[in-house]
Amino acid sequence: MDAWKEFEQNPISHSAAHHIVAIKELLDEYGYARVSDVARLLEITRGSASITLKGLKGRGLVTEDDRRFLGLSKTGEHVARSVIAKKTILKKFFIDALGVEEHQADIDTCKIEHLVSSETAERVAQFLRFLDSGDPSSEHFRKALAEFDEPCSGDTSSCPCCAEACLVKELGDDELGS
Amino acid sequence: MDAWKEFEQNPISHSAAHHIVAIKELLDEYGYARVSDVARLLEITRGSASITLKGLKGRGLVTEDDRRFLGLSKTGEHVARSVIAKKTILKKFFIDALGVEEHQADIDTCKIEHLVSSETAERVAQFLRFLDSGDPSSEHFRKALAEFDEPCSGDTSSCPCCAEACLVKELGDDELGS
DNA sequence: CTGAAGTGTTTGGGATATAAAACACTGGCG
DNA sequence: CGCCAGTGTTTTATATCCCAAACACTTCAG
Repeated sequence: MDAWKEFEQNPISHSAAHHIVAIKELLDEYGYARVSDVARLLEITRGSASITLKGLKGRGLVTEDDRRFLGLSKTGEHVARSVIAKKTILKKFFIDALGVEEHQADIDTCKIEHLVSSETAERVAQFLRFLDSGDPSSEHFRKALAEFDEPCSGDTSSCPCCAEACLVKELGDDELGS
Repeated sequence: MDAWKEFEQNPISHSAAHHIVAIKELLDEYGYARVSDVARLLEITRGSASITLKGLKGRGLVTEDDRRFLGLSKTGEHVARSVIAKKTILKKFFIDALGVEEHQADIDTCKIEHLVSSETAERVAQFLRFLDSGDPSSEHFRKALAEFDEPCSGDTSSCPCCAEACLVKELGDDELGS
């Protein structure tokens, strides 16, 4: 009677999320998805894709018909839509609200899309809805933010960028992996 | 003459980032950090911590004195400060700007703190500085955002929350792992 | 039909991340 | 002094993720 424990914890890894989203994108774009197509899209070998997809099939997220065409189960479809929605929301937020350059926004979004909680994603979406609502205060805000270019004061007590100290200046491009 | 390649790519994994930050926190709080202390803080076994830290010592991020007390090299210190700054900025952003509940903000922050680029983190910090700047438009914005409670319209063409469709509604709490 | 191209799987290997357990060292208490 | 708790390492094992390479199967052009 402890089956719910294993069932409840359905952690989808970064890799699994990408495989599932790849299948959805292939289905939407070409109408079919095979192991090789997923591998090509993700730029990994067929062998790797085969093994990962075997696991996803075993977990009931990915389906396969008699001609080896892949599909998504109801759960898999849900995961795909969830991840894609988060990706879309975050990218829009980075670019439209924060003014991050598109390429960098893509990189950041890809890394965190499957990690952000639904609650937080919905908050970001709410934020974007407000920004686009046409409410005068959001318009003013947009303009003022775009013009605002004050660097961090460096004063620990007043610097709002972080509580510890003005550490932002030290943020190098020490790209932290995975 | 290709040494720069291996040298240039210094990807710090999620795990490595946590180990390094743990050392910094222990040093700040207790004045020393040993393998066991790190393991306790991260709630992993001494064995696991020992092996991970061996790797970090080998990569020149973590130091160890003759009495087995751990420290951080200049690079390690830099990584620690960078990750902590990102963590601080993101958490503040989630809570102050988005209104995410603190516990959830902690979870989300922990997952993405080491993944967000310096560029994006700095943009978020800039955003926070503006919010706290006292600029009237930011004050108005704050208030209006707090009161704004319009759900997603569900209309694909006008819904700002995502370009594809109003997928946010489908965001379940299917916690995606790692 | 035959061979080449494409597809899917398996095998063997490497890397990371973690645990459990066994082992060795250290330091203090009685 | 001797023992035990605490500490650090190594070994053995699991799990994910990936690649390269070999193998088997299918399909299609000629």
